[in-house]
Amino acid sequence: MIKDEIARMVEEAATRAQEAGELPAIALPEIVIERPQRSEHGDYATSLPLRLARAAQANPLDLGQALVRRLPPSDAVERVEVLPPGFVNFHLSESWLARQVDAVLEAGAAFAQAPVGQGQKVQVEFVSANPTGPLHAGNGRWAALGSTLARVLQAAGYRVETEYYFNDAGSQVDVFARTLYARYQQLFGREAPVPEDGYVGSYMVDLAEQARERFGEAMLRPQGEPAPEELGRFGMEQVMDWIRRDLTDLGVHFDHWYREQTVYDAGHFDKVMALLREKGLIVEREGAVWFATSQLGADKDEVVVRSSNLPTYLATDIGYHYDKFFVRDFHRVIDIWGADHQGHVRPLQLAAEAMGIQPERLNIIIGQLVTLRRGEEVLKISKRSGDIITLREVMDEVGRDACLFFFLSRSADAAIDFDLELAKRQSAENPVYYVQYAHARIAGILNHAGESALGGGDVAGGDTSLLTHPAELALIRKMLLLPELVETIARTLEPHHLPYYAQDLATAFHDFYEKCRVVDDDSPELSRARLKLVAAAQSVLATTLGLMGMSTPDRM
RNA sequence: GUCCCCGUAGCUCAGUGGACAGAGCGGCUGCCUUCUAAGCAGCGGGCCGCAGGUUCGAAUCCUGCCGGGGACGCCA
Repeated sequence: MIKDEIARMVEEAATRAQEAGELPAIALPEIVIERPQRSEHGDYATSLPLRLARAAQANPLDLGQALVRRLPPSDAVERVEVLPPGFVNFHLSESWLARQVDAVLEAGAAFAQAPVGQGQKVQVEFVSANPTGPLHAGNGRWAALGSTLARVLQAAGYRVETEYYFNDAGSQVDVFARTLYARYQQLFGREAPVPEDGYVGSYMVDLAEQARERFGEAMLRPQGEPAPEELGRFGMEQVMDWIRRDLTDLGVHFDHWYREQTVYDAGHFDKVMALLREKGLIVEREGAVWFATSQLGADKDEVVVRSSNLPTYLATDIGYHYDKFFVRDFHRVIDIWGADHQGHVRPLQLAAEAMGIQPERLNIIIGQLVTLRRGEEVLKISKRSGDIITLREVMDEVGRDACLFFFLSRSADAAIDFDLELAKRQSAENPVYYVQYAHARIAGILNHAGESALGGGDVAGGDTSLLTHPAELALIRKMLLLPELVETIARTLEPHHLPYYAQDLATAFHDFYEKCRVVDDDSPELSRARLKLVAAAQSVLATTLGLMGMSTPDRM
């Protein structure tokens, strides 16, 4: 990446200036190359002189000049200038920029790649909603975020695996089974109230009806007897089918589906309990077993085994993370959780540390919640409290691509207030179509060229040195940003920049389109060069949309 | 009470140490005989919640306060 090359040049210049005595032999700060907001400040800039001025006891402008004198030559950089209060600005060579079109075309989707991960094994775990009800809109947010993050990390050179963790054991499973059995019995006229803490959503009635179709009355037990296990299993499998179908239709794929029960079957639970006990972090009190997080700086301990002898969710999760780090050997693990799980972050991090995992290897992204509304009416989202707006309904109303784009556009730190009425009304003028339209327009141009005197899609023949128009260069500059963006997202784990970049890129194309005629029989050489440019732009647009899991229509 | 997130244009949100603060939507005005007008150009719109502090430089970092959301369970 050109940005890295400039950073190397600056570092070399600084070192040489020190050797020449023009810069005191002080420790250099990290070389930061930034992108100026204003185009007259060049393509890249560094404020290194400002940062050095105090320690060097020198005028930043003089330091800048000394730096510039020692800069090694580069055919990518045409002009370097020092501007007050102490910035060094780099202007890229226009002929170098034009040549990058060839490089972009040749690289294809690989153009987005950034050398960050170096083949490290990383896991992204997300959604992981329990199969006790259909996915709701909030789950869709994590699906969009997690799958996009996984694709970006892949492009950044990590070996990525995605995972969905689901409970097929534990108390919620039991509540689910009892609720289903109550609804099932009601279908046969029995007095069977839904449990106090049960799932009151109407989908449980639908499930009960499916169970009746499947089993007839064979699942009925004598009054007062508990729900048959088979009925609960049946219900959960149905729900898992819904979940899998919804995710597939959203375009979200998981490499692994991990059952909670595995943590016990494989012995991970016993293993971590023994591990923590060895470290003196397990205490027994009030009939329960506690993880002594207070010894690690927390303000209270956490129960890991209830007095009923059942392990808690936290205990299972610790075992699950033992599996991630020590059995499956992920170098890095990323968990995406909703803000309602934030209290769970610290205990799990403490457990991971106690197991010897360096904190930076476990990234827990806490995403703020989604509030759904229809105009003024706030809709319930909790599975336990009532009927929910499912992800399926949102996808049907708003459209898959618009849904993904909307969820991705917000930082995970920002709560989303999703107004279905507004989303539906705005879906036709959603920015996602603006981006896709750019892609489709290019497809139209390429088609048109094929039918013109220029002949078929022979894009390879163009001479990119003919690309000199400001709109052409602006488009190329925007294209070159993608690998840098991939690098940034891989570092910050914040994919919400992607939709904004996609819009900027589309704007650069639409602007070019207005100003530069591509297919023009009177100037075939320029036409061929521009065909090459739009083909490259289409490739970058498609790659960007692809990272977000969205479709790339050729026609709209 | 403690902890986490947020507060930026009429609305929804980017920008988290740099050089005159941005986008989309909404409002107003223009532009289709020419590769898709789901497009383009222009106009209007901001004590960046408030008060201190750190810094050559703060929307961005620190402290306090105000407002909104979330968590504090032997639920997950």
